[in-house]
Amino acid sequence: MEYNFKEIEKNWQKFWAENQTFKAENNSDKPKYYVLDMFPYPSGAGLHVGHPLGYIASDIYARYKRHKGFNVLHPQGYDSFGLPAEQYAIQTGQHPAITTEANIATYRKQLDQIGFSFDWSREVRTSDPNYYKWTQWIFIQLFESYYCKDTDQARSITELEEVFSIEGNTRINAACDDEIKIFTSKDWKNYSEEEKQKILLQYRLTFLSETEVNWCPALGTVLANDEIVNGVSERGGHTVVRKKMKQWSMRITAYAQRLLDGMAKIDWPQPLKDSQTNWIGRSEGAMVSFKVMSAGNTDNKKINLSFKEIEALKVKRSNPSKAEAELWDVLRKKKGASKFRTKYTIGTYLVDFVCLAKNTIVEFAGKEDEVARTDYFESEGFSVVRFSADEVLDNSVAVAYKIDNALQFPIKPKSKKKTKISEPDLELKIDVFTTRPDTIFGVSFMTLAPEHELVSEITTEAQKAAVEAYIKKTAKRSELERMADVKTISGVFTGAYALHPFTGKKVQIWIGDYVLANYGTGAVMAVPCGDQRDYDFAKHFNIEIPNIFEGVDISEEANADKDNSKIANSDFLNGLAYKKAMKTVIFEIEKRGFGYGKINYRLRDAVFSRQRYWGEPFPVYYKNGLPQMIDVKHLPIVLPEVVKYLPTEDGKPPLGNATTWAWDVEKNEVVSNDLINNETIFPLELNTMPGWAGSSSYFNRYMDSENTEEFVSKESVNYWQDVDLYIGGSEHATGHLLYSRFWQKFLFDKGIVPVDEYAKKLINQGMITGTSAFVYRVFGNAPMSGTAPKNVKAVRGIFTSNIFVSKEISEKIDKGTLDFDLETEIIKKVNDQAKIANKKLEKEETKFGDYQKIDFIPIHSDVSFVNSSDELDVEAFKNWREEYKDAEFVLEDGKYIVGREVEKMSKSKYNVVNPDAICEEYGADSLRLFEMFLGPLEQSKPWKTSGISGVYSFLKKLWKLYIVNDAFSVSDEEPTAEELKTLHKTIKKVEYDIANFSFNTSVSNFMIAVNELTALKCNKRAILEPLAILIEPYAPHIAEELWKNLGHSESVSTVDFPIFEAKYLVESSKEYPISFNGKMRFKLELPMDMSKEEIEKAVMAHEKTQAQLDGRTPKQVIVVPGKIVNIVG
RNA sequence: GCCUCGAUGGCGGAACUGGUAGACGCGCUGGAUUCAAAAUCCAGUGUCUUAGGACGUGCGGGUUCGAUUCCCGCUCGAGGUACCA
Repeated sequence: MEYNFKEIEKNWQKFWAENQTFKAENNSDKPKYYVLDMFPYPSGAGLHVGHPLGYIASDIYARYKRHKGFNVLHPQGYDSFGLPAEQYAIQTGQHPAITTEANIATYRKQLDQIGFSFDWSREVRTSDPNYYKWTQWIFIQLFESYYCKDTDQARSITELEEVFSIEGNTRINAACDDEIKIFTSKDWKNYSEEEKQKILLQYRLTFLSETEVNWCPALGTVLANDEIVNGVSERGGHTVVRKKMKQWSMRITAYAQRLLDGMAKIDWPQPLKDSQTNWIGRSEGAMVSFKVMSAGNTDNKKINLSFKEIEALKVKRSNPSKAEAELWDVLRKKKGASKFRTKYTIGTYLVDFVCLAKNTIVEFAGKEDEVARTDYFESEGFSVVRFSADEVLDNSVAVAYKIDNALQFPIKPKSKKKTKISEPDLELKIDVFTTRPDTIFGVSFMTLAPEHELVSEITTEAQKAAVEAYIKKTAKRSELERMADVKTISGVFTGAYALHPFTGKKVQIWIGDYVLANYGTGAVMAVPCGDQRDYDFAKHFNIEIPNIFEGVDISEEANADKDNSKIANSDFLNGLAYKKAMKTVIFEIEKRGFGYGKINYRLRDAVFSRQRYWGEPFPVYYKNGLPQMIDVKHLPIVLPEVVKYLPTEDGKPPLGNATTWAWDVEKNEVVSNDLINNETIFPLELNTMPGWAGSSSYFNRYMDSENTEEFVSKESVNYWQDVDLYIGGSEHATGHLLYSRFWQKFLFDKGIVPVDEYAKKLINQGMITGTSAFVYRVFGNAPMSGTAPKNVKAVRGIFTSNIFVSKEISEKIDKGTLDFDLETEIIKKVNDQAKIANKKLEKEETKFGDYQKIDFIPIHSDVSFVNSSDELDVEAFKNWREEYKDAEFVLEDGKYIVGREVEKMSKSKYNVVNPDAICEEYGADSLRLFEMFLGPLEQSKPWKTSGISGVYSFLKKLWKLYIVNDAFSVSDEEPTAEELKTLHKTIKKVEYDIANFSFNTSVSNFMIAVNELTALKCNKRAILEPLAILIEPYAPHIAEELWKNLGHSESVSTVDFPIFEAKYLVESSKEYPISFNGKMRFKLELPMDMSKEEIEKAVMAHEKTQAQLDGRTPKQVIVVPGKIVNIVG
């Protein structure tokens, strides 16, 4: 009775499908466990061996958890919107839905034949209207929300409207656009509906904004950064320009801090967390204003406290009185716009506490100059609340209440703008954000982006020409070029000076294109001694480089080590280390009022519009150019049919080709564009959503995927909660995995999901690399001079021949060690081909010459033409493509040997191996075991099928254990101690390995177990029955078949996992390694219950010990009972 | 540049918490079976060697009775990221 995997696997796959063996219930007494794979994009190429790697791992885990009594949710689906199908549609006219459907069918077939325990009843496809209905629904939820920074959560936009109608937006602390107009409740009430909508749009979590994009006119589309190589499009090499476009954005920046904080509670790989942290890019620093020196005006009005006063302040701040401490306790907890600062200067007065955003001062009563203070504060628009020390100490609750009241209803501040405008000096200011305010005394110049708005205002007459020329030059360079060019140092002095806010020194203002207008404030304070880029700039233009580091030599380069250097030449910062200096200087900056400490995030709001066809349509129509949401009860808004999938001729997205794409607000349906009247029928949005839209919350939808009434029901989501184990590639680190965390937090805020992190544990499976094959194509190089045929003006320098040389020959050409005769022969062939090629050329075309040198270029060959000895099937290669039909091969020893290199497995490298052939030849169980056996799950590893025979013969050996005389048979005899030991050793190891995702070692251990049981000739049910269960997660088909043959009628998949019993592993003796100075020299078997002393005695008495010692007396003998003996001396 | 991960036989890899380096598999060598092959089974397989041993986990140090494992300093490779001020 042979192990017939074909029949076994086919039968069980059918059984599982028919019996819905792996369907998960949404309510169960069992504890839940949710195992998820990152769902695949169904490409036309089908699955390759890299895909199943993660799926097999998660399947093993899911199956193991079923044996451990869990109700396991293990779903699968397709991320089926995407570019390749659209590209294919553009080329062939085939509707992407049709190609996608066909690709999914292939994927499904391939997945099924590997025997995964997916619950297919929950399958989702992001391109299915029944699914994207919910993607549209979430979009609407985002639109209907704003982010409240005071409560740190998303809230309904209607709440915001209420606030606006009560008090305007002066005090609202919400995430919003940068440029917000301040208005009062009265203003709000007077605004038209349209104006109100425009304002609300600036607060919504998804909003329209002008975004700069990489526009490729030739392709009529926007490109991602990585689609651009060297300033041109990767596909086609077309020019790319920066273009402003009105697009949907998602206010992910509102969640920056929570996305950072959330990482503490999830068990995700550190490198992945690091790249998210990096992406969010939190930096602490300060915003500092530098006043621009107007001609002839050097007097800067800053408040100068004496050094003594400052010191006194610091002391006071660190030793507050009891009442002060109490009050500060009340105030310090206030966050966001209600944040209070202590010991702050307003004008020339030092106040106890101030909330700057709400213009409220809290002070202790009884100060000498109270009246004057109040006058001044109120004139500056502050309201003042005073308490006596007793009041605070007696009843801090009442005090807190009073303060809250004051914050809520401040006296109407005199418009700040007014005061500013009335100020006599219309001084210009340059704001910079710096992460190193501690080095501010090292500032010797400033650099503005050439586009900076102040450049034209501050440039002096003398410098005007130079500056204008430079701006013109810069305008020609794309931002990408500017970023890529690190070496060129360029810039121009504007002739203007800023005033150093601390020292009052004149600081030159330059412009330079290394400063980008879009980053930060578009200006930097340059500290050449502490920043290499500034250093190079200063050196290049001969600008002073003051040193503000204690004992650091900066004659050659800037000081890069911030942690180990102390500040010098910096007034009150002298002698301080980095962290202390940071705190001190921010305190000073705030106190003196020319800046404030600020936390900056690199994270930008996520652009959510794509000018594509094959994506989710927005549930949005436009009324007077303003976006309107379609009521959720009319969802889904289904993707319209179009005649072609390209952008329209006037540059609109592909949906602009749709003729039935207008919204009728009366009938509530999509109608013909001809009917648009902008009264009841309006145009619909033409963009579609990006790839990450459909994948940002699919894990929640799996919990209740058949629900047509809700995104996910409360019962389901409360039962399943979150993903317990999520497996997928690390390439999604900052795309899918960051955006989906953002959506989850949003859904959590809205009470739709119960947890704000959706995956407790995440594992990145490593990439499977392919082994590419290279052939070496010869080209003729450097034609002989003077050989141009008559009447030919010029000769082409290079001729690409159709001659391919074997690997070794290519190496010899490279080294110049090629045999002279062979070289002459190849050169002759090349020239013969060149002559033939010349005949085909038009007369006036440049001709190929007579070449005297040859060189080669490696070209990828399809790996399927190459056998295991790297020998190329030349006929197959010739038939591969038309251009190789007449290829000639120069062989070595009668063979054409290809070069091999390990690279990422990719269709374009022709090194893709798909799992079908392996399933065919060895079966799914072999494939599953083999992929796990390759090595640790997380590591990337090359795909080589050479080891597959090992796991295949293992399965055959396993099968044989259950066979006696060519028939299935097991004995009911009692197992021996040795057999039980093998079994329990294996149970222990396998459980340990699964817990640690170390699947490669469990496969090894199965092999060891089977080898041992074979040696013991074990055929006992008591051993073989548990063994079948143990192996089921890894090789489910054979396990089911064995289980059935053992006499069971039910599937093995939910049978209890065998229980490990330590008693079978207890040993009575131990083979001690006896080492001398840490090196093992021989082994000695001794009873386990021997004491330390007895062991030492026995070892010392041994003849080999004496031989090793050779008469010496050991200095020390280390005995670790049960482990080792080490003799030193 | 910065961040992260890694480096062990011919190859993939193993080694619990510092305790026998190279498990398991591939490949290779020899043998059995066979007319032969496939399949299967048995034995061997880190390097050097004077056959007793000696040396060996990228390199150089350190801690320790003992280091692939811990610490310090490098080298090389992979992935991510970037004039982010």
